[in-house]
Amino acid sequence: MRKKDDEKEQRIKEAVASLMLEEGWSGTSISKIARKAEVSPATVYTYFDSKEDMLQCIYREYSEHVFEYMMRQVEPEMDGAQVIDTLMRSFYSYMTENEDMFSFIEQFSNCRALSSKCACRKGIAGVACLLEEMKKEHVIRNYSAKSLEAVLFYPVKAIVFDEKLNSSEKSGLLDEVIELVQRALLY
Amino acid sequence: MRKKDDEKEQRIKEAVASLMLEEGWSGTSISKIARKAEVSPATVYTYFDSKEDMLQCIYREYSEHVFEYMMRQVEPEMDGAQVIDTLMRSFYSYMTENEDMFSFIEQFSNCRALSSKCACRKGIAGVACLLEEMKKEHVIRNYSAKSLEAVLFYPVKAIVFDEKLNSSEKSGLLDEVIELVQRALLY
Amino acid sequence: MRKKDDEKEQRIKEAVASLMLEEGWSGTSISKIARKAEVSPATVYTYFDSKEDMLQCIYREYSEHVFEYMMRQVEPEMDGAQVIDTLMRSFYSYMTENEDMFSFIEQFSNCRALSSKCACRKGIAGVACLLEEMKKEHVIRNYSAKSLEAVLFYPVKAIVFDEKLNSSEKSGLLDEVIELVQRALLY
Amino acid sequence: MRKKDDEKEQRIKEAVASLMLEEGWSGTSISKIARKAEVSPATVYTYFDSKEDMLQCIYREYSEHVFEYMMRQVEPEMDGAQVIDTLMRSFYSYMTENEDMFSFIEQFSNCRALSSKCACRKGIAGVACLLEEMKKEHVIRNYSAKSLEAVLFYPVKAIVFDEKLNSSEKSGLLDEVIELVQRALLY
DNA sequence: GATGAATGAGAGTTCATTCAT
DNA sequence: TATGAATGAACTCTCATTCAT
Repeated sequence: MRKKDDEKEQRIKEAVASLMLEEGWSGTSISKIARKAEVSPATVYTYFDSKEDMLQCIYREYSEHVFEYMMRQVEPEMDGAQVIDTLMRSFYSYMTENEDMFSFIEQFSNCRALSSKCACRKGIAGVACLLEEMKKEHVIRNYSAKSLEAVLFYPVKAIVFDEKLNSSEKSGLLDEVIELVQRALLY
Repeated sequence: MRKKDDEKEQRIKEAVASLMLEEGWSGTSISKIARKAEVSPATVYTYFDSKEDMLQCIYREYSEHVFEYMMRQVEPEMDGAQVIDTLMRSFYSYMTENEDMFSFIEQFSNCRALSSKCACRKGIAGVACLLEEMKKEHVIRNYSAKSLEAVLFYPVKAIVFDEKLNSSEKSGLLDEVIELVQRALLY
Repeated sequence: MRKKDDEKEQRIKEAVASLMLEEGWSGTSISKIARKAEVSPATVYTYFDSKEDMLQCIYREYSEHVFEYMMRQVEPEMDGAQVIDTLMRSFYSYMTENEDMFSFIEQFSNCRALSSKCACRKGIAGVACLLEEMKKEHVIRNYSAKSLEAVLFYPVKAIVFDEKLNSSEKSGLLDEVIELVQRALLY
Repeated sequence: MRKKDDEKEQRIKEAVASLMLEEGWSGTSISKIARKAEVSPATVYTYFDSKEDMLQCIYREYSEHVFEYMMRQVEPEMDGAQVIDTLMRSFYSYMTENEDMFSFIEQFSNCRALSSKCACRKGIAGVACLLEEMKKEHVIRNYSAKSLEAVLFYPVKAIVFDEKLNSSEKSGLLDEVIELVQRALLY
């Protein structure tokens, strides 16, 4: 019985992300979500207190995934260039493969009215920790965690979200920005 | 007959950006916009065909400003480091000083349902041209325009939009990422 | 969950017909209908997909009633004159007693934009069948079904809808047109 | 200068009838009418006091045309059968050739809220007079004017307004009902 | 006389949420 | 727990009409 509940909750979450990608904010009404998740609108309220609560729960869950995913790709024996390459490529592939989740996260976090009530992002800690270690061992230069994050991940977003590019163009651009970031960060 | 009032149209546009910043999508209803712009809801429809048309018009106008602004700061006698510094700092200061415009642009362009119908961004051409020149003269390394854009401007966004930072922290981070990008791009 | 309330749907339909009679098209707004039916405007949309759908449903239901009503009055042992008399009188009395339904049907079917999407009138088949039988048995002359319908029923409408006549005048006129039609149709 | 005005007023009237035919009541808004007539919405109010006034003016004008048209076809030397034939055929051809006017008249007069304020139909007097004459001379039987009107013209409406019939079918049916009415009315 | 701008009121419809089952 | 019915409030947008030019 517990299993079934989780499935329903999951269906709802996926419906939200999918609708947010396809239709934006105006597409994510409770009734549309319920229709897509194949539940009743009332059922949404057995899993979440309100629409806002629902969005925040989804954000909290989804916004952590990418960091776990990236950390899983990094191996201890990698050198600095490899770590940068791995982090950026895994960030890229996670975004590409989970387009709707990422679209949701971006739209949510760009909305100050929502995101300011919901400061989470514990997940970045793992990555931050890894980079800190690399700084100490003089593998990468000594910049603040925020700057590193900005330089490693935000240029990748620029590439992923550009709808005018096809995937092979994106792949080529990814190679370029990885090279650029490696030169910027490594000694 | 009365003449169309440019100032009224401007008030509407500003109201949209301001509400989008403060309240996000759910705050930008026609009636809220009209109230803020001190016009009747019906008046909005003498200036725009529909809400979507309105948002696209605003996007088209606002998304060009920043490029004009940046290009105005660049001087011919600057060297490569100075140009990078100037572009990034002027991008930063434009975003900071026009927070609501930028919030609007980000939220609009993150919504595929809207932005896919409205591909403009002619303004970037000026910047792209300048960078192309610098590539030819071997001032900066030979990367594609898109990669350069990704590396120059997206890390800056990461800093500006982080609400947990105060302005002096942001300023310090900006210095860092400029340094990083200069190392990445210059010979 | 609550069950859908047939009585509520009926109240809505009656409200539409009644308002259409009293105020015409401009009176049949969803909010007026809802007020008259003592439901919320939103409730209308749990019973019908749209206003147009609602009007078509009502038309489909109401436009059949009269034919069933007329056929119930006709007895097998009647001669030709009696059948004509019965059909015309029952048509007349149905229209008179269900003024709002008839007003609705007339206004709906006079609006090509609506009625062209909604061609029903299966109910006439019963009457057509009866008349066909009478033609075969040489009780009435051999004219097409449409001509018979035009001659039997449309003159009656002319009388019913004339607001300048009181009911006793109408009754006298009805006698006249029945006599006229009998002479036209019977051998 | 007077000429130009009349043209504009005429354009407005025609726009109303045309929109009423194509779109029904919901299509006849002042702004749509103005657009179709190629005038400004405000201009409508220089010719008519209000929308209701406009509709009534149009009704008053258009509802007379058909009677004048019919009377023009009748010749003094015609016998009874010919007069009936001529009246019915000219009614039919007027309706067919002026579909939009007739659609307007029907829709207007079916709306009690409007038509009850606007009882005109002086034009029928000519026809009534003619029929009265024929009754006196024992050409047609002695029925009231209203009954004669009902029997002569309403069956024709049934044929004209049936969208399922093509024009040759309609023509055949017209022949039938003329024959029927002649038998009913003539000695 | 003629116009497009402007608007309060109201249109049809959907919203987030609650209720009764 | 899960539901479809129900709804007041709000949505986008158009209405008939007036105003300033």
